[in-house]
Amino acid sequence: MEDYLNLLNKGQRDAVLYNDGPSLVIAGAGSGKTRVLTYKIAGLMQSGYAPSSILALTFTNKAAKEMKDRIATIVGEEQAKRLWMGTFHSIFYRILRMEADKIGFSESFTIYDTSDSRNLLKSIIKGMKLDDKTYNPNKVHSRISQLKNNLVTPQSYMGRSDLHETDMHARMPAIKDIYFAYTERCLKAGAMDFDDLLLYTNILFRDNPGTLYKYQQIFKFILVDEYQDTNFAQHLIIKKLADKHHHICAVGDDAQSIYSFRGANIANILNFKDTFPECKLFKLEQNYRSTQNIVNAANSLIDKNKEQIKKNVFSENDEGSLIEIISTYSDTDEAAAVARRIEEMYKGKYNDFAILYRTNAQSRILEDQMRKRSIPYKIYGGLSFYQRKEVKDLLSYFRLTTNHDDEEAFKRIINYPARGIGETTLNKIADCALTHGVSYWDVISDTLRYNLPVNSGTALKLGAFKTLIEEFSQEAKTRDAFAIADMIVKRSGILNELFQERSPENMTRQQNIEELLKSIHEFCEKRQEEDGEENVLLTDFLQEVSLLTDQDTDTEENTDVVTLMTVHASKGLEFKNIFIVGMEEELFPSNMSTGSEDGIEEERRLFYVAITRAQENCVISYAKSRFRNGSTNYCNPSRFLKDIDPKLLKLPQDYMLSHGRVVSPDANSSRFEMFRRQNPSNYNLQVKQRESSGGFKANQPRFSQPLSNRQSSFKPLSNNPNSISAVSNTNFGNIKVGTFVEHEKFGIGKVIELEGTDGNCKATIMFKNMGQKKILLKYAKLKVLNDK
DNA sequence: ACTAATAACATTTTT
DNA sequence: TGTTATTAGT
Repeated sequence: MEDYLNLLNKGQRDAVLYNDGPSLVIAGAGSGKTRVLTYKIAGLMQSGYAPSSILALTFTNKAAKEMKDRIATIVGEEQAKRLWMGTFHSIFYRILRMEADKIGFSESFTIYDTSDSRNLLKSIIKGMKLDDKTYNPNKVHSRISQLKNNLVTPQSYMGRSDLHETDMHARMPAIKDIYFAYTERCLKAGAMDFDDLLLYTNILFRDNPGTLYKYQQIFKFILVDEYQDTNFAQHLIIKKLADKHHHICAVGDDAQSIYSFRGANIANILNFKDTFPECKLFKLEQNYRSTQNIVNAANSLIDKNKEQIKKNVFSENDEGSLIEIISTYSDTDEAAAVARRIEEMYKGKYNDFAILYRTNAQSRILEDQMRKRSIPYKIYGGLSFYQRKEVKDLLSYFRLTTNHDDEEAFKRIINYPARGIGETTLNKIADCALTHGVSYWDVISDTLRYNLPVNSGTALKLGAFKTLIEEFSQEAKTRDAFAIADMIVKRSGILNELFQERSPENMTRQQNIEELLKSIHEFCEKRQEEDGEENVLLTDFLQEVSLLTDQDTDTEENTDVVTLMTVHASKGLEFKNIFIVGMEEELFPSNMSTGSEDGIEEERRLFYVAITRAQENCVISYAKSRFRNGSTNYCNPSRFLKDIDPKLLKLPQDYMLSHGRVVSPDANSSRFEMFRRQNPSNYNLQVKQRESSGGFKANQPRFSQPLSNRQSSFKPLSNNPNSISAVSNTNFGNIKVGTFVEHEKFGIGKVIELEGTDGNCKATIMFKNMGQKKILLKYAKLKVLNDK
């Protein structure tokens, strides 16, 4: 263990060894920040700190897991797993559950994800009869999020005239009321959103000095990674917890602060020494990752920012090659040029390449070109596994099972799979719940007491649903998570629903459900082995999974593919060769950020992050025209290109650096391009035809995500076309009692009763998998099965 | 109650 | 352009 110090440079060593008081470690890009953190934690354990007395906070589960693994190799797994290591949200979720009674929640409270929050806000805004254009749910949500991050509760909102003013100015005077209602509804539903985890932690510590004291005692040493990305709520939690012993170490890089749109406050790191005046400052300035040219280019760029901690990042690696700039006429050309360049630079490993872009929308066009050249690739981001409909549906069952009051989960599954409880009924329940101030579940639990105006048939269906969920939760008390999950999938009807049709959509859904079940199984086994828990409960799994993102699921490491992702997603990663595409005004910097100097500086930091991902080569490209939001726009190269020392750039011929504008036509322009410029409207058609006949399917890489729109255009396969005759809407003659029919949704069934005639003929059909249903022949697309 | 059609809309997103 | 949410029609 002693010899690890030899693996560190002077700055790293000093940072690792100083443990007497607060310290701030400013770690430049690629300077071995993780190494310092891991050795520091390992060192603390060696010098007598129990692992359970160390709190280490990160921003991603992935970062936490990686660090834990690395520490485990030094001190052993037994010790490492006792550390309090995780994201802010997951650690304080754990604590909040243990202390739930002190803040008016039940210990089984659930987490609303972003879309849950938005749905709830939408229904509140609707309920208040406000215009959802002025009160755009997204805007309202980010406003509320901002308030929570700054620890403004609905109560404290009352006395803040400055906030009212802001709302008036934004022409949203009702924000206050919406915020109030939202908080109420979350409380009723026994749910917290992501921001609440931090807000309520602060409230817990504020109102319960004893509890705060307890955790101050527990956490004898606190470390925080990526401190530049903390918001005020997180900053204050840390401040409170460290208040007793001042054993705190914050690590970060102000130059890499790129999440201010989510409430991160760069001032937290810039003013850290004001919070802890006796704080020691360490700077890690040697970059081990990149060539000198890349480091110097990045330095010259970030130098243009005013707000920053002075530092001198340097590299002793090779000088390396210049930053290459590629200019093209169109976005399609750009993607093609990048793909071509990758092929040229390819030396046997696609893993060495990453393409970074500002917005996810840019990925598709790159994807097309990669397919064309049959370069294997993988896209990070897009819709996460946990946001897929079928996964969310199943998770909603879990949520409602563990917390009956969870309103958003309730709404999702009350009629999924279809059980004849439609919009009308749901609206009645919602009204009823609102007027009586109770949860949806309370209403259906006692429809008489709350005067729910439904007929006996509906009441019966509601009762059946209630019983179903209650059975699940009864079982969930004793049996393990996997058993319950398996039972829910089968008994809820989800499985039947998915096995109705053999459509490609359903196939992937089945796979996703299976994958989720598999992960539950693995989770249970892991917990059993690690903690010796006899029964891993569903609540345990939910606690884990509610805060998990796609990035956390293990990626097959031994696949050799080019990585495509947003710049944001690339933070913390490194690649031999980096391509940064779409380096244009309006796009990078984004036109949403150009309004303020702060916005521009953040975009510049974002570009800094992108460049510093590269170890050896960095290629930057821009197009002069780009298809965006349905129309072609002409664009200029990004202002940030001028911020890089021109000596470090290899510029295209047509780039006039002195003016920073495109003044001369591209010498390489093809005839096709000239044509396109004159006929921009015809261009798309041409491209489309070219691509659709291009046969990209043949070389489809194994690990790329299928393009969703293409996949959904496939038609479901019918089982045996020859044996089926379609029934026209006017003739039901061939349907009799005893006839076997196939319904699009419900599958195969036998007609057991017929009533009415012609236009409103109803059939009662016993379906194989779905049970008995009444079907209006006029609307149902039934197929009569002749043989059988 | 469900599907098809149309209108409206678009950053980044560790949790 | 692509997606998503509401609406109209069967």
